[in-house]
Amino acid sequence: MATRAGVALGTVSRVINGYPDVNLRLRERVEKAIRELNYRPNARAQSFVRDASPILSYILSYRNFFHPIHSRILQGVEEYCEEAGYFVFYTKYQYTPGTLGSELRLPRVLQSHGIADCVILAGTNYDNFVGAVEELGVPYVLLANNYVSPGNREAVDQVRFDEFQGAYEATNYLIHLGHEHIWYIGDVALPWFRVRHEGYLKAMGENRLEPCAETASLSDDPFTNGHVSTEMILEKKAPLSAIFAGNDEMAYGAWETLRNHGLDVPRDISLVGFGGQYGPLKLPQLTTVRVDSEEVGWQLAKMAVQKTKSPKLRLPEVVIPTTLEKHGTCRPLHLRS
Amino acid sequence: MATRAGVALGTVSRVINGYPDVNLRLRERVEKAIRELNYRPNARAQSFVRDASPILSYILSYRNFFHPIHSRILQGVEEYCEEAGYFVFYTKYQYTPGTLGSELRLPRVLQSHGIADCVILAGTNYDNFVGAVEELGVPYVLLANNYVSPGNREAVDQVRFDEFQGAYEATNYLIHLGHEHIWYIGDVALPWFRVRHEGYLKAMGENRLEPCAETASLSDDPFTNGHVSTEMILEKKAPLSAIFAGNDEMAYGAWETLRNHGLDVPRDISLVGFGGQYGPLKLPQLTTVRVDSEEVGWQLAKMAVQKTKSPKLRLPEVVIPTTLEKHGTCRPLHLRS
DNA sequence: CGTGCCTGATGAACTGTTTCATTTGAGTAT
DNA sequence: ATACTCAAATGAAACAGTTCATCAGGCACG
Repeated sequence: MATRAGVALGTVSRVINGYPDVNLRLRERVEKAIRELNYRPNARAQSFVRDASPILSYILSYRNFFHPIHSRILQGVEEYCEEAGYFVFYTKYQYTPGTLGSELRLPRVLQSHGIADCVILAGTNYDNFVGAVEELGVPYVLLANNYVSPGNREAVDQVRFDEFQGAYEATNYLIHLGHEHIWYIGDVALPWFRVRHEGYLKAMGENRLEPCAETASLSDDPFTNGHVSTEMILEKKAPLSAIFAGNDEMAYGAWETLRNHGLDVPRDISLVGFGGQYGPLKLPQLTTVRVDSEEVGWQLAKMAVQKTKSPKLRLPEVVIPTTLEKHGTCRPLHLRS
Repeated sequence: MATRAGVALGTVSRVINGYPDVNLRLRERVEKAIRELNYRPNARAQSFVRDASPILSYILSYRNFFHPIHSRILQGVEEYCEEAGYFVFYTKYQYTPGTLGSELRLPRVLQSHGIADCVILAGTNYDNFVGAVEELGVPYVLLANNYVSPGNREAVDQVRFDEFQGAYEATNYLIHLGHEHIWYIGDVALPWFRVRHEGYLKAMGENRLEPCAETASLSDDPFTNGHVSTEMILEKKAPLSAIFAGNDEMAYGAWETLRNHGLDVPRDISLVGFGGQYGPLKLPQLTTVRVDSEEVGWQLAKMAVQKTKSPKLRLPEVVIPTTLEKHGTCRPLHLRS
């Protein structure tokens, strides 16, 4: 209790929380006492009595934090929270998509009530888990890109970056450079690769070019997958002048394979990736579709904070555009204006 | 209050917390009621009345989360916490080393009492901040590598990875390959580069080789610094057969510069980095001193949890060894057994 | 049958803050 | 002088658990 020095009591609360109707003299007296005793309010008692705590939880399913996109999203979340006076927990979470929602062993943040006021579901998520969270009544927002939905959930309370548009633009860019034999690589069994593939297909179709894709399901290591997919393309001896890879890691894998076969990028083959998180660190910079992951995180956090304040509100989906970053791994095949 | 269904009361508490001395019949009755009402304990009330919450806070000073080492450390912290039933907040923090400890605007987690039970101070830290935390009486543990200490603090409650040993081994490796003109690059005004430089100096000294280092203070971008430092070395036209870079980013920068000058790695110049966080993603793999960052995080979290339980305890420093990973960017100059 | 002991259950007290109905006191109008 | 109004301050209640001293009841033993 802070009924010290000054002869006040619950008035201290009003001073701390900056309520009006406090006489200036009293306010000063209380503030002086706070300084002198260097009093820090007990956050536990506050959140208990308020039945609220300024805490979000970032739940990352099936991904690691050192995944370049996810560490940056997390960074964006942190930045918004810092501004808004919120805190953020992060947890990894792993579950089997097949389990019934009610049977899931939920992440610990959800096992008690009142640990976090809103959760951000990121990484790859399935309907059983999202449904279970809904069931619990905990406010949540969703990173929609890797959400493998059966399609019956409304597009609200979620943030998404525009993979389709990014892939479409990247493919169009190659087409405008004069490329016709553009191969897409990426396992379309995975929804994010499928969406990128669809953007690619649209651009190819609109230009009456024949799409050719190496979309086999391979290992978990994207670098190796880029490797192997490219080997498979080369073995086919089909015409090839450009590769659009489903992500940067695959693109780097492809690059290595091309080099091993004596093919130069961009002289012989043009190459485009997807992600753009490596910044200047990757030795050879890649032309790529850049995702502004910090912005994604920032918007997720913003939406989550809104939800803590009015949990019933259904917020419209936020779509973050992607941008094509040109870094010299593509070569024009002929002059076109 | 959970005085529902069953006719119990505070006994519910004993059931939930798994105390002994509860009659089996009663216990079952309570558990049934818990399931039926799907009751989740109120974490806020619990932590309030216990005056403790299983929460650590990871405070990252002067660094970003997408920094490859730090996102992995965070990952290790999360892994330990998951096992131990703790939660972890992460916050970035920025301050000026010159400010008096008592004048610092502390990170928000420290502004109230009881938000986190122990804090992990990571990133680059100075004595004013560490002192201020000490002053507050909040238990803390320190990532010691980037701690710029005036030297008067005891080496307790901290974790460190062995930069000196790593640099020493890397340099020795080059020496054993027959290299004599080994240049170190890295701004020794920064303590971590200085320690690595000292490891380098020791190895050179023990082998009666003349150390030659390009240790200028340059920009904030390590890739560019590797670039520029290497340019400076080449301009000198001094003998050069190997470069040991203070970190991987600089090594990649150096590599690019060498390539621009028509020098091949490892044919003409051998190259070693420090960090080893890029794994298989970096196109050309680098021989480097690998830091097991997850282990660092894991140990930090473990120590932090111990401190929450007995804050007075002074735990001895934990040193994580580094390992030299050989990936073909070094060439033997002559045969030595 | 009385006493002591032990297990298991009880319910009151306590935690630090917010909230809100109530009180105080000064000022103003009658 | 009295009544009324309003701003400012007060203090009690409430929050949902944990803890602990106490109590009830059963059992063994003398």
